[in-house]
Amino acid sequence: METSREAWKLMVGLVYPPRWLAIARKLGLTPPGLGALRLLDEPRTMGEIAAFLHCDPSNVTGIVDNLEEKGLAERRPSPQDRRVKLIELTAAGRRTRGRLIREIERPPEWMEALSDEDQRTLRDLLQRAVEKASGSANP
Amino acid sequence: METSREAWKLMVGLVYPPRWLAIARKLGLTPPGLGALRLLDEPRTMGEIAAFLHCDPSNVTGIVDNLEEKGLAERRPSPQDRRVKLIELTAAGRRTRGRLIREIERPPEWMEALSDEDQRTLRDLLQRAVEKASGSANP
DNA sequence: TATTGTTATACTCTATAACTATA
DNA sequence: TATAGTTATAGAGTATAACAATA
Repeated sequence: METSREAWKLMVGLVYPPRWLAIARKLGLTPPGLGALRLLDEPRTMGEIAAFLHCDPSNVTGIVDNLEEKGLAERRPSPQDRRVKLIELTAAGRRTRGRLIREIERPPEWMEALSDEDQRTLRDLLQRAVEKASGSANP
Repeated sequence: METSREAWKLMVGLVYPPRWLAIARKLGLTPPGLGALRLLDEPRTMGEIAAFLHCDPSNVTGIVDNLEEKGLAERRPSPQDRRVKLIELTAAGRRTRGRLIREIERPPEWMEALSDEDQRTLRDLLQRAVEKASGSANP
């Protein structure tokens, strides 16, 4: 088999299924709620959240309702344009977001188990790959 | 930042979003339909399909109905146990499945763009990772 | 009685369209 | 008139429970 096909097969097996489904469940969030929380490093409008989640703005109403019910976020009207609502995390929301980011960014066990040299090799190689990918489409 | 965290971040960026959503759309299949077709290298029962898709058996009825309507698969009763139905691909189904497998297994452009040496390095390194991962849980 | 697959039904997630309140 | 967000509603995808055929 071609080397690249073998490598791709191995990679897919190591990355799927995605961990963020389990993380969302653990934190009591729906997958879109998790996505929204991830974006909310600073106050964002409903429209910005919809664009980030690639979903219709009408859905964001429910998603943000849910975060508000859990005491993680609050709506407040924008001072510049009172049609716009800014969604801002509460103190509890910032704590939950911190846990979330840590969980998502934590490398899986198999990667921690690699030697330091392998980890560096992998990082550098993937860095080169990202540079090559930046030219092609990434939907 | 830790090397492994950097590597993980790069890897996630290169693998997501998953391509099989686009592949399913291109072939006119739903995501579960695509999963079922992938499994059907040989005749399978409804229950086997449900287990493979991690979904309730009641859903498989609709999924297989859909494949039948498209002329890709056919139900036939098992000779051993007439409660059981065996789902088998038609000639068209085998053709579509072939395209599907080729698409899914095809490495992304960024990987083809790597040097032969990088591809070998990556494959060998991931192979070691898989061996280390085989001990830990993989839900 | 137990099991395979189906049907009936409900719940969630998503989108479209109509509505409101601003601009 | 146009835009941000909401509500009403409908369509997928999924699950549970009751059912028919078979074991």
